[in-house]
Amino acid sequence: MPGKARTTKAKLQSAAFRRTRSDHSKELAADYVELIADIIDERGTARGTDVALRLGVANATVVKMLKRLTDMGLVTQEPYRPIDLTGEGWLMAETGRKKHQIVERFLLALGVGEETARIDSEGIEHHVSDETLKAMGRFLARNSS
Amino acid sequence: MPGKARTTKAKLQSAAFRRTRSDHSKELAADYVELIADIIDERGTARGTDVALRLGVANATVVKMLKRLTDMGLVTQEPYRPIDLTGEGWLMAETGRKKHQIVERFLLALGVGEETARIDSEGIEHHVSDETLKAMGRFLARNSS
DNA sequence: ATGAAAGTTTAGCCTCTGCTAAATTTGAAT
DNA sequence: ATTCAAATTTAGCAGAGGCTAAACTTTCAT
Repeated sequence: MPGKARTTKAKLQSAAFRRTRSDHSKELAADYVELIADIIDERGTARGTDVALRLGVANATVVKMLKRLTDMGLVTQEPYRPIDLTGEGWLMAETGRKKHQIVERFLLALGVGEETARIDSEGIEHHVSDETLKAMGRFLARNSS
Repeated sequence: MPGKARTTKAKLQSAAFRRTRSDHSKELAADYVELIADIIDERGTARGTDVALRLGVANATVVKMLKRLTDMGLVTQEPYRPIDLTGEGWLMAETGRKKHQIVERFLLALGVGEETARIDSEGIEHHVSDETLKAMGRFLARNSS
């Protein structure tokens, strides 16, 4: 029954693509939140300008995004004040950092150069499932003396 | 000079983020083109409906996207006719397939399950540089008997 | 204490990628 | 040959994520 097989394949495949698409918005949120956490840790306080500068984006874009992040319960802000993360925001940042670190160290262990590891891990990070992350962790355990 | 250091760091980082962002549109184009190639190989001809079904997207969305892909010189189409790839389109599809295959086989070799390997490779594929791809290739050469 | 610089916000615009509903075309069965 | 179902296209909408320019706060020096 080729029709049935076709449908099944399509369903499987579309699920994967759908996941990839839905990842994209979460990805951006995670990037913002992680970056804000980094900035707060570095200088005690995060201003919109810092975020805009590091993300390579206009101030207005950051403002708009922060509104969305506020709605998602990840950041808090009062007008004209620096940005703060909620508990959930910190949690997300922490999770992201761990993930990022594993992926980056994994690429290095695989023999990839520092610069490339840094760049690629940024892109790959958000598409790695827990299962794959675990496999990378095992590899690191085996291959780091 | 902390100000200088800050600026440098911001520039490096923003470049990475900018790359990630600009990747997204290319990514989608690549997904469409690869999928069209697969469908043509499988059934000789690719219709918009097949693409929509497998991508998990509405027909109208496919139509609109095909227009963009046509402008990019990747596909050709006459109204109400099946979709064709240009030479450039086939080239992109072939490149993507090879990349995809390496990433997927790499994940499998790393000990990731089939289902996860399929899904994660779909997401990761577009964020892997040539250098990382080569490193994955080396790993495969070492670890497949 | 005030005025300029730095930072933030608003307003209004754009493109991309999606959607539904309605029109149109094609192709196949009667 | 006609009709009808399936496929395609058009029209119009939405939301995310960008931008610039202009308005508005805050902060800091003088």
